[in-house]
Amino acid sequence: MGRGKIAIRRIDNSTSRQVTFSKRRKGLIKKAKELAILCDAEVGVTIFSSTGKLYEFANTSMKAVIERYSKSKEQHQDLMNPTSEVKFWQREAAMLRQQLHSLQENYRQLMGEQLYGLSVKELENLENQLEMSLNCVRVKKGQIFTNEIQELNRKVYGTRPYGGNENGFNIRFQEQESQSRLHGSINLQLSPPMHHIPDYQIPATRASKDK
Amino acid sequence: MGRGKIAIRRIDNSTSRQVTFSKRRKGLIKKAKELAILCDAEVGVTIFSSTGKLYEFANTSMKAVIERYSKSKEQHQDLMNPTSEVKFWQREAAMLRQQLHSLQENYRQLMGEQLYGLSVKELENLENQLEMSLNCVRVKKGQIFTNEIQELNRKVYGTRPYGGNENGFNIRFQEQESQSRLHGSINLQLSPPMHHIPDYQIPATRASKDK
DNA sequence: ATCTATTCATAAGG
DNA sequence: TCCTTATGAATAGAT
Repeated sequence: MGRGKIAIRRIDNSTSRQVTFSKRRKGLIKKAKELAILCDAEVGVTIFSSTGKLYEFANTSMKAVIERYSKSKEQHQDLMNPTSEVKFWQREAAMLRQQLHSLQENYRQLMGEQLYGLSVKELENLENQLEMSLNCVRVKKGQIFTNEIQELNRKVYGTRPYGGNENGFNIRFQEQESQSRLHGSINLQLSPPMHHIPDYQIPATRASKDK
Repeated sequence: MGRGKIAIRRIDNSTSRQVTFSKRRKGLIKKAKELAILCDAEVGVTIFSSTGKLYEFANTSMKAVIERYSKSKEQHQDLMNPTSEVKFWQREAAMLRQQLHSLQENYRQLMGEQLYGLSVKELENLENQLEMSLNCVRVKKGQIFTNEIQELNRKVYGTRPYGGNENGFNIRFQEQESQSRLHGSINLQLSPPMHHIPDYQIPATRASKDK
């Protein structure tokens, strides 16, 4: 629905992801309201944005919904005594650490490191993936050049779209920066650093460099 | 939407109320799924029909959603018991989540995704890194081939190190596997799915995977 | 459950 | 964020 169809996968562009999030969140909550009214149901909707912000709807109250849910599931006993809360967060950390571990392994392989132990087939898959990535990057760069050229031509020749030079691949970029940005930017710590924890509050913070 | 518009009020006829409930419940959950995927959000939907039957959706798990919801509310009210251990693990999780996020962003770029917004210089750095990776992978593959050839030669010609064919690059591998191993193996969930957490102890563990 | 005429939601673009 | 518009989706009513 819209000027075009979109595939249901994570939206890369953070701005349009934000816009879509606002629109669809509103839409979802509207639908939830209508369902509750039309069909006399009790409905609760909880949404955490990728930045950790909470949005909610409940035609009765979220507390009521959660209590009814818990009763329905017969697991309202251990809703957070201090011991189980510690356990919860320990598991949370363990799980995140595992995800990090696994992602890091794949990441290193994409960086051409830690290739020991891979089979030929795995190496070939990796090779194919890297070639595809490279292609994407080059296409993207080409797009930027082409756009810049068109922009320049437009400025020089007025609004004529294709004056003189039709693409920018002959332009030489003089900038040099030997260190890859990918090398310096990540500083992983997989172990629990019981000390020196940065002052970082969980919710209401942006979870990534997006935005 | 349909053969006619209906007012948003309780549907009197119980049959059509039931029918509408089924249709709209399905629609709501579909939308919730899409929101979660498109916008990288954690979404929970709880629905009790007028007859008391429970329907639910959560992209992570309802338990995780409820617990995160409760945390979110507690912090707002500052009713949290200053149990420092809980705070510690919350921070730990937050920090890990951040690392995961940051790593994930770089990972996606290495996969040729999420290139929007990168400068030409950044794209070129990425391109160089990918070329270096590709080179490493190819060298590694070449080593494996060479080793295999030497092994074969050794078997055929005894211990003579360089018989007939001196390298293996003419050998064709027939194996095909269209899906990259990198695609299937990672299943990131940035929010806590309380289910199926492998038994993984946290402290007193190796400080990092680097041994 | 299936069909289809309508209305609705929303993607893209200011 | 809000407005506009073209288009694909959801769904009301009928079968």
